[in-house]
Amino acid sequence: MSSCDTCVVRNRAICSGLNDGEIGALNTLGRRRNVVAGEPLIWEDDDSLLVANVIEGVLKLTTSTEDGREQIVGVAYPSDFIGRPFGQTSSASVVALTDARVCVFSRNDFDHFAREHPGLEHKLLERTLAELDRTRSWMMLLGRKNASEKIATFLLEMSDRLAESGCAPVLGPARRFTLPFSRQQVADVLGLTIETVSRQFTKLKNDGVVELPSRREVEIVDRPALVSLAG
Amino acid sequence: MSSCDTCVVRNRAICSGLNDGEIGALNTLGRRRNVVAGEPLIWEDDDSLLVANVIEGVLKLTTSTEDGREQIVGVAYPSDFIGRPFGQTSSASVVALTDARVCVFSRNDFDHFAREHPGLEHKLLERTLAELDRTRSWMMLLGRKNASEKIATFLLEMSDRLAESGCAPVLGPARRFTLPFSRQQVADVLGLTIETVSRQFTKLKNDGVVELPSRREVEIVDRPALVSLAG
DNA sequence: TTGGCATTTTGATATCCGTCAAGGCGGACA
DNA sequence: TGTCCGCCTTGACGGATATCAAAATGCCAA
Repeated sequence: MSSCDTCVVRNRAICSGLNDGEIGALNTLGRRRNVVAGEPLIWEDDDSLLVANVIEGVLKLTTSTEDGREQIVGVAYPSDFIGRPFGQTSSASVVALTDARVCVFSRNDFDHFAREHPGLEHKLLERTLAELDRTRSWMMLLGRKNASEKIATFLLEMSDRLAESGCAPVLGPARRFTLPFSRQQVADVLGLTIETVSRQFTKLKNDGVVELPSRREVEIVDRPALVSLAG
Repeated sequence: MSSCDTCVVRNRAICSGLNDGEIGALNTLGRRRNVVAGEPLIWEDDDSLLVANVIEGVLKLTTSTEDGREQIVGVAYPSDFIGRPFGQTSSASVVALTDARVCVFSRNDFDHFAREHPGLEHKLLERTLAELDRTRSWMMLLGRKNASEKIATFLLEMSDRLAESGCAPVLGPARRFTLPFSRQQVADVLGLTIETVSRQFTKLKNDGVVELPSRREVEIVDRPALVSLAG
């Protein structure tokens, strides 16, 4: 029995474009791997050697300047695909934010398999197009929104994204959730400094818009206010 | 004879994934359309009704906030693909910056045709992955670079992109080129104001890094300096 | 050539956010 | 329970860029 049979993202990941026989073939190419929080999986500008499906956990995609500035350019959740197929190098580093489990393939193996299985390529295409949409809307945030709009938008997005992974039948955005990000990482997502992020969090708390039970936990008290602030 | 036979982007656009017979079939679905500078082709948040290949000219992809702030999230050159296949709505508006010629398809027709022609989907996938890479590197610019780094990076990118479309055998980045953007549009690409863009251009000119023969023309005098400024 | 108008440039001022610095909080571990 | 250390918060300040305003430029049409 292939491990895909019991995979929790079997029907949400790009693998859903394959039938049972094909899944079996793909299964022989991939292997499960655990990644602990903080551990890198892919390095920016390195030869693109592997690609993967995220089974469990959250990972960040980042680009950096030579002088050490960092920008988080994407966040991968369970069922997301990471890595750069059909290309020689990866344009972003991938690092686990939480302990994570992924299903990795050598890029070469994956590329060949994908070219022979249009259903898989189609799923990957749909996913890539959706990711491009999300990325473009994030450009709006980075280029044109101020700090409080950025924070409000970010909290609403987290509330949506972290709810999706729940197994319960569509329960809408989460009212309360645990951030997979440190304050510095929130800053790296939003193109701000850690101090500005901290001040904005404090302001939202003082204004009664959110509660912050602990450093990583957020409870949205006044969602309409947050939506209005997001612009 | 199909109009594809004489198409100048036949071998660079996603159509290069098709053989002559397939091209003929696709040709019956599409039609040429001229778009004058400033004319919109696709509206943000509207039903995604059409997709297209760019044959000639330059178009901008933009997102806007309700209060009128605009961010240019992409630029389409000849052979690029525009529109949102396999989705109900488009996340960006598309407007011609110069007079342009495009090859348009109804999204439905295109979706069906693409699903039956894996070679086409593969080309579209490669293109979308490359665009995602470019978009992510632009996020770094928007989130973490200052005004002079943004302008320098922008000029170098323009120099590369505008050279590619030349027919001459690989001549490298253009030393001199005509911007398809107004100052305001440059600002909308970089997440700056028009005044800041203008001041940065003036500074580069005064420092002998570029010459600005007219509002739209740029000549790169000291490329190494520009590369260094780009960070 | 001239006039008119949009675009761009330049200048003065304001403000948001970054920088620098110190202190506080909380989790991990003994 | 206490201590340590990393992360976070808070404060003071400065600077880069936005904003507001006006002048200059260049392009087009008459």
